[in-house]
Amino acid sequence: MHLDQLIITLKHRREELGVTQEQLADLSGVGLRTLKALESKKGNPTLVTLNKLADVLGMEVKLVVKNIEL
Amino acid sequence: MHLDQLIITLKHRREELGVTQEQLADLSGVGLRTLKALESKKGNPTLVTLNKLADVLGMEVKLVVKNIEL
DNA sequence: GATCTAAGTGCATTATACTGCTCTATTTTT
DNA sequence: AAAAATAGAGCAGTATAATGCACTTAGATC
Repeated sequence: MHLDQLIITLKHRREELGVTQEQLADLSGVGLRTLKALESKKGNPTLVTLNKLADVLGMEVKLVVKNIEL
Repeated sequence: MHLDQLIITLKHRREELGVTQEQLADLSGVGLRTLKALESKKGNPTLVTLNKLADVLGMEVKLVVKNIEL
């Protein structure tokens, strides 16, 4: 999963749930400014920040061995 | 996947492959000091840093919807 | 037990992620 | 098309991730 794609996935999930950036920011404890920048400028969040957002969206960050045969 | 566990997974994978911190640092382009701190003090890496390390170890960072029924 | 190798730590510097505030742009609703 | 809601951007300050260097610790090898 490419990093840009990962951020796009996060954004899509948020929209899917009908949650606004402001709501997600409030619920996750991540600054609204940070979230806005992340979703637009394709930022470089820390693991903690990403996890806070993922939590609220019912998602999780995983680190897995790549599977050659798909 | 809890964040601490994620870091532990990374470390185990490195050891599994018989790669030293120094080798991983060189191969990934991540500073040795950074890697050492990460593996010991349970740091908070950026997504880019984590991805660099994962790449070399044949792993990938994923963001997925949590599965209720396991 | 001395030597070598790999891992962990303290200190200082640099780069940048995080944040709020304000403003603009875009999208949606009425 | 005006109004309201949502998203994006500029600016500036704070916190901290990333880094190198030097030193210490732990384990293995001789």
